[in-house]
Amino acid sequence: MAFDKTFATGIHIVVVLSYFEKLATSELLAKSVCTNPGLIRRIAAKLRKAEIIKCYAGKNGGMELSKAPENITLLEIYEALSLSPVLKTSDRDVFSPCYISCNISHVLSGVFAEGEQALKNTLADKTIADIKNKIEAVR
Amino acid sequence: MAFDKTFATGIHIVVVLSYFEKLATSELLAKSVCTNPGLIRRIAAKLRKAEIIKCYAGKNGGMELSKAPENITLLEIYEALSLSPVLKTSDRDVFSPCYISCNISHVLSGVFAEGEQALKNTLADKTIADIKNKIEAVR
DNA sequence: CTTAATTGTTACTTTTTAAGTAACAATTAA
DNA sequence: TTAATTGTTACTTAAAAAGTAACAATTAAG
Repeated sequence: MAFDKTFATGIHIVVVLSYFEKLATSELLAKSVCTNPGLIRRIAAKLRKAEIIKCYAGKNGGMELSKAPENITLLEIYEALSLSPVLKTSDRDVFSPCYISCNISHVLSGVFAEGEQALKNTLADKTIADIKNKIEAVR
Repeated sequence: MAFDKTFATGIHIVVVLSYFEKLATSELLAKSVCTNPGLIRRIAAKLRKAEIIKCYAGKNGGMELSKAPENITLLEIYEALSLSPVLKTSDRDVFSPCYISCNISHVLSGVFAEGEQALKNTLADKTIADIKNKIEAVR
């Protein structure tokens, strides 16, 4: 669908898990997120590889956080989901007689990386506990 | 194609124009960008509405900058192209029995807006003159 | 040991959006 | 009057995320 709700969905999953004492199933998470269990499990697989959550297969299985909400930053989740950079240089051909065409991609990569880093810095400042507090505040 | 080269392409157009003494046609710009004149004109229309460039129809027509490269920031171009926010909240339904589901979108909007602002701040710091200097440096 | 419930993973389809493309009216210079 | 250009629209194509379904592997419990 080319809209990229993945990051928001990943955060949603982690927040729901932070409210659970016990294991939550992909079925239950899918209810809260309003999607299907398959998508939850696909995203959960990445969170698991980044050691943000733990998943248990089998009867009475499910998922839980691997650490306290205070210790999970949005940046960790962002990185875990290996999202593509928010600003993208073009992948078009280069018009070799034009040195702007030849060099602009490389230059823009650097500039865009700075922007991406600024974005990541704000994400590094926010934890799941912060998100929970904000949710409680508007409750 | 859902990849969003628009911003990079817009910058590319402006940089090429900054090298021209006279008017550049969409035909010429399309060569440097490696795309077709129609796409150039579609993007140019937005740059024109933001008063970054001026366009002249008719024989011997073309495009030029409306101001010096030192006075055009990447943020202006970014805003001119009305790109969608880099971080997006979900547009899925809300599962009303779950207050996380009910409230998380609003909370994330605020957090994501902070990130977007940080990104924009880095773009506000960069002018087309800066980009030209970097291109010259690697030439 | 068998059954049931769960994750892990893959494959396929659908939807959305940017990009590619073409066409043509309007404009303007010569 | 002609030719070259932009402005704009409509249509098609391509790419990527999301939706969906299916099933093997795993595990708990009887």
